[in-house]
Amino acid sequence: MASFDVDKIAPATEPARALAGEHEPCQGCTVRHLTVCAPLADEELHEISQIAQTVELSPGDPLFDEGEPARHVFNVTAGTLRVYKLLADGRRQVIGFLFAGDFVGLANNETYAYSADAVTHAALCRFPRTRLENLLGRYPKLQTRMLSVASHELAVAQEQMLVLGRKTAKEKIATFLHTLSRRAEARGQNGNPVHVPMSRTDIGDYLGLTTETVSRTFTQLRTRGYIALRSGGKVEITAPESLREIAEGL
Amino acid sequence: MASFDVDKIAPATEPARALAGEHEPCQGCTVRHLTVCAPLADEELHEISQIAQTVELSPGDPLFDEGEPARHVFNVTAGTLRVYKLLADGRRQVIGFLFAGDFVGLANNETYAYSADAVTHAALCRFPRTRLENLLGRYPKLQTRMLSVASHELAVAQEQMLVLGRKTAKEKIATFLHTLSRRAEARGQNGNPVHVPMSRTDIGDYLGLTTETVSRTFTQLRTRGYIALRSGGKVEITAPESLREIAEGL
DNA sequence: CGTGAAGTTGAGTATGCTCAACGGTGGTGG
DNA sequence: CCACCACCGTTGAGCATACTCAACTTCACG
Repeated sequence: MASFDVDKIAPATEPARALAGEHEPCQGCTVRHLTVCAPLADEELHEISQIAQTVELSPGDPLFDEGEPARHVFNVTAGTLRVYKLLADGRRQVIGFLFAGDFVGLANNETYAYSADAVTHAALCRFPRTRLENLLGRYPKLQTRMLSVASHELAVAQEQMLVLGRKTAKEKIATFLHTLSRRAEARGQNGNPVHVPMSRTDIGDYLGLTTETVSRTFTQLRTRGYIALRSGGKVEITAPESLREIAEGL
Repeated sequence: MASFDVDKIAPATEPARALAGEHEPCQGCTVRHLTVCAPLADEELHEISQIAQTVELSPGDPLFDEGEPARHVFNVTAGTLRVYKLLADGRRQVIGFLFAGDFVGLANNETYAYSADAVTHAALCRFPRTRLENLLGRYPKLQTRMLSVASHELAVAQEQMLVLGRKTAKEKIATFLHTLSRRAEARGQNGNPVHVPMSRTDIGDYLGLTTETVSRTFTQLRTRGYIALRSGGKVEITAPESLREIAEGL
């Protein structure tokens, strides 16, 4: 994971600070194989480099807010983001967490349908939407990849509906930890112990639970020997197979 | 709404019966403007006609099951379908309901990630996946449309996460009726009274509630004057603005 | 009409929420 | 350097929303 220079953190009035593009930022991109950019050839990568800018965020910094004109799309290159929707009275539903390689900002309207902000220090690669759409027209491989990313996200969202609508608190937390572990492995990180950078409140708002219930359920899973809480927000899954069975409702 | 000849209903062993393609079935398609086929020119429509087949389903007939090889994609031309996922012990989460114009079967794996079956008599237009993907490569407009459909579905799924995770039973039912009404209008049907063809159990499995709670909540909305239950599964929304406010959590 | 499925209503309960207190921890400033 | 403070996490007690189990009604279809 990259480290961040705190001096570069943007003030509140300009939360998503775009750094000047390097000469060929995309050529050296360490997470390219995970992103929508994966299928691009050198020539095409050069072109996409021209329209890419880097954005860095501090914990809590907004990337964009629901309802805002959707001018950019992003690739996460480091850190953790949270994507969420709000009700008028402040109830929050976290739609998902984003890690290195994840794509964000796909909107079918002219405005974002959700808000996104930083959980940890994070870095993203930013593309103006209109210019990327122009590239999509010329690079069918990129469009195919976008469709693939969108259908994958759709499948993930549908799986989460099953979690939210039909699983118990215990099953929800077990599913969450299992999925987080699998995603860490998919991007080449350690899946066990798994890094859990978000707060109990974030997890609750993701799973349709309160912080108290999340905390109690962690405790329950811990005292029953399925997991162990390590320092630095790490969770060791001590009985992976049993945890998976709980997650599946068995 | 089209009526269906019960004699054409497929037996249990061949639930999704494909009828012989007509000469130019797509030319006369009454819901084309709603579907992924909307942007196609006559020439292209002719070509997609060649690979299209018609499927008719009786209430309860499966279209496909989760885990089955994803050989086809479909456009709904008439009737109502339900799409759902199951847990091992039988708990069911309905992912969505499909009406005329809706697209179904997008899969990023080789298998379907959910099951789909008929709520009412229904008709669909079926395309072999590999042959449609071939067309996608040659008709960028079609691919763009597919991406647009996928991002729209993603936005709908994310909205449903908010419903499942953070709304009360009353808000869920109000949201459900409001959305159903809007969708009916979007395909040129009457949004009020709105046709509600699915059972209380289906609605419960869609909203993360039991049938009893769905029934009680309908009664509550009825006695308080927000809705009236009409014959033939129609619901009249007697106080649309108030219902919308309940749906928004106000 | 008879029958079975779907819907409604009631009574009691449990899962997860609310309100509250307390402990740990990391950041900040005296 | 350490004391303070705010935030996060944990735990407890009581409660409410929605669930379970059950009976009864309505409706569609023979």
